[in-house]
Amino acid sequence: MTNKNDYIDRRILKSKKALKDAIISLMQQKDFKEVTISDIVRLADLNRGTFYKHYQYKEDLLDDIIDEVITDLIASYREPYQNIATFDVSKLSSNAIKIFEHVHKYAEFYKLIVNSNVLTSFQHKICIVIKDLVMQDVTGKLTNPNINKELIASYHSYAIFGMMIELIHSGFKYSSSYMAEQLLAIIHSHNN
Amino acid sequence: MTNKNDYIDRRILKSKKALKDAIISLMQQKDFKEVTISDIVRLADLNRGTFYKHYQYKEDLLDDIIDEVITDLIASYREPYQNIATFDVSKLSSNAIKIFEHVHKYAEFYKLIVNSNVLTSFQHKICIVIKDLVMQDVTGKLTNPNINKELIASYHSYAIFGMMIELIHSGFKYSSSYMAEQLLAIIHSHNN
DNA sequence: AATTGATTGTCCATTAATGAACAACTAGAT
DNA sequence: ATCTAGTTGTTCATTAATGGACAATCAATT
Repeated sequence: MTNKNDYIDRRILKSKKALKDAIISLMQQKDFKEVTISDIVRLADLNRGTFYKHYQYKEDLLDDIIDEVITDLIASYREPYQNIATFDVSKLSSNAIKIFEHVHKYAEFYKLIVNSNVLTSFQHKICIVIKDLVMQDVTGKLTNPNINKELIASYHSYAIFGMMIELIHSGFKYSSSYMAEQLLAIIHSHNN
Repeated sequence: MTNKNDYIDRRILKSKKALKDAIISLMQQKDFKEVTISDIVRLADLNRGTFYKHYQYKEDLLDDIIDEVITDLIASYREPYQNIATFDVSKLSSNAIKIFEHVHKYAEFYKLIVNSNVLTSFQHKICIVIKDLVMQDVTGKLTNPNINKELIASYHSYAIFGMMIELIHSGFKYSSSYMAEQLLAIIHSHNN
């Protein structure tokens, strides 16, 4: 299905990464609309033509970042389930939970969206994505038929999002494994 | 004197930096002779041909790093004197002292040489370079003619080197400005 | 002794990034 | 109102890095 040559050249990945890092760094210093493309390529240490080869506006670059983060968020949430049949977070070991590693990985971006007022829309997007993921868990295993799936999905997804926010506000002083342990401890204290 | 086109293409600088970072990182994990070129380019995320375009052996890469560090060390030591006539460390303000920023800048490299037994020769090289720099200070200003210049140069250079070692052993928990303040405080407590 | 898997050094055609130039536009300072 | 310095979008020839191939070498396994 996918093309035989559907890998992406490393140079492209490196250039895009440099541009992404640069715009995130600049947005921590000043407002998005004040960040110029010349600023971005200057910090990214790239020729301006390289920017235009990949993007047209700053907005495209930002969209690309958001896409990447969401893709990685979904992958990180799903990764532990790859080789097992169950679909129950509480059954996972704490070191199998990868979502907080994802938050660490994109620490600069998350710091940005939590503080910034530009990307409040993305915060909702995050919540929706997590909720969808949790929904698939819930639909997979039918525990108590009296429980509203939407409600429990919302409950868990916002709980996870809340922990993410706490992690970010703390300045990332908690390790991913600690966060995962805490998540499990909290869940088990409810369910046992 | 220098060629009109004597700048270096950014791509070369980036590739070399990636190779340098990679070999330093690998040498923190295993012995130098066990680090393969494939290891280096794998971590540096570069094609193997790129390594061979710039270097022939691993040793060349290591030599290049050492050259760069020493060049930066000298520049960092001299920078404060650029626009002033005096040549007396004790006359500088603490925030003018740049040498500890240099150590921070090459933190990974310094951690490596302090621990590793491969690069003990480089430790001597560092001392000699610093001593030469201090010597120029001492020759510039003739304070007490009874004082042996070689001796005072050795004294100060090893003192600075000692502080660098202490900074590295501490895991870089002291800021550059703090280090500089301490250096000045120590000097002044002797001279006043 | 034969085999497997990895590294090494070298090659090449293709592609991405580069520096430099350009005219057009903008914002601030004089 | 003019001047200055900067950004923008685009173009182009040149250069660096790429992926992929190759035979040769080496170490550990069988």
